[in-house]
Amino acid sequence: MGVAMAGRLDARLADIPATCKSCQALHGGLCGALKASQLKKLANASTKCEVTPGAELPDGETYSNILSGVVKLTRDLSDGRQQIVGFHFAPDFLATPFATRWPIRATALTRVALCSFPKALVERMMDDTPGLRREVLKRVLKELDEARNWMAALGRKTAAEKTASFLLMVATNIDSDSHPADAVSFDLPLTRADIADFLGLTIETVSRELSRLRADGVIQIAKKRHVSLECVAKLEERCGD
Amino acid sequence: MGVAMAGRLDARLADIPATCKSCQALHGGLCGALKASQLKKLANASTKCEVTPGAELPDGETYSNILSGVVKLTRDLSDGRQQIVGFHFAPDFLATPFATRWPIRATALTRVALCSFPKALVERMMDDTPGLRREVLKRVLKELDEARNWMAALGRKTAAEKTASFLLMVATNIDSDSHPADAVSFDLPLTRADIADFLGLTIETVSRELSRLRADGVIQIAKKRHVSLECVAKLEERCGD
DNA sequence: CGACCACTTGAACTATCTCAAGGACCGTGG
DNA sequence: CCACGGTCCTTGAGATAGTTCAAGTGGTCG
Repeated sequence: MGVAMAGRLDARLADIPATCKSCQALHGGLCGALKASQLKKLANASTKCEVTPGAELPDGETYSNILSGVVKLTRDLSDGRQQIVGFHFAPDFLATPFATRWPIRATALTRVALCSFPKALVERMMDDTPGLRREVLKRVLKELDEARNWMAALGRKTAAEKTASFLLMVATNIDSDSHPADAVSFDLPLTRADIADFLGLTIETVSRELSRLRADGVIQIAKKRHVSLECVAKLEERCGD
Repeated sequence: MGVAMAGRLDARLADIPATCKSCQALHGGLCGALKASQLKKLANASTKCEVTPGAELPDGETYSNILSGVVKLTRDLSDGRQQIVGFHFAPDFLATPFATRWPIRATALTRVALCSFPKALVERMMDDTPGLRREVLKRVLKELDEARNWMAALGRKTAAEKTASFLLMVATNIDSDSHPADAVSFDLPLTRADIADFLGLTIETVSRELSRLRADGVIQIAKKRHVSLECVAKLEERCGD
């Protein structure tokens, strides 16, 4: 640490493409694992785009960093039933075209800003950049861990527990206006229908459970979507795990 | 293909450690991505062990190939509710100590034979063996895909659909005595309680659904555990996806 | 202002659970 | 060989969490 390290970082910073300097992905995202020369190559091949809420993400042969916004991943049954199988929040990366046996669609919940790279280019970089490879693996493992955690919720938790767990999950992932550690507040990026599709419930049940949490003084709800956690500890108690 | 390829394979085969030659993992498993020299190194550092049904797998700092048997992965809630979040069948590899936020335990369902390697050694090999890296990533992605598929089942399918999907899943993963493509039969490696913990149901509901499938002529059940699929197509119809 | 959309709330309904009893298989010890 | 107890599984009947159907509220936007 100290002088030497700071020196290296400064040198790297000087070489970094202009577009990347202010980018979240450089810190929390994948790009942090890359050298300046690689960043340049990637930046040249990158395309930025915005997706409007409700629109499906282009799932061509690209890896994308999410610069801002929230994305849902859904798996649909043939008769229209839908299950949300995951979310992606701001500094995540998204690699939809990972071959899947069952089709999974990615849809923007909010306005989403993407920075996309050709799949082949990223995979070549992975081969000669152990740091990048490890980062990708680490993130996929985190997704797997989260998926399994929600399996437990879907299979074994009550509606009340599911709802509490969900609020806590969103609170920890969204960049909220939380300054006092115990009074987090944020705008839900989902409709009640989306929440229901995530928790394996109906929108009516979700609504009832949210109302109950409010009645019990655990949360406050303003304008339907703005949630304030009055007391994180009380919410945690209700998660059932 | 042809002569050149066959020649290379033969050469490799000659150098392969004796223990590995008859090993399933060489074909369907991870080891297939390794050179003979790497296999030797790995074989020297490997330890084989057997785990009795019901015993928890050692989850130290190792990667393990499953040589035979079936393993369940479970996540427990504090009050004893349990959810099975995945299975591992014979040529899979197992890397429990992937850092997880919520504790996941691996338990043998049948007698299980393992071939384990030090985690650090495998990870070093991954750095200079792109083929191995890709294989690991591919498998983790497959697990993620399966986890998400089951999320949809847990959240949105009926008990009948869950049961049908489960039977189909086991049938395609277990090496069954299937010769005619349409009359698969196998021994369930799980108790009704395990099935219930996987499907997010009670054992009574599982039992009822299995009875109904039998009554409807979709399956036969002998000695509680031995299942014959009379007609795979009929089962698929009942999966709901 | 009126229509629409997302949400809430109530009341009846149902899939699944809970509780309870009984049956099949298995190893053990007589 | 049978009786015994234990474990796993099945089946029934009643209870319930969550769904379905239906009506109503409140905010937003033309």
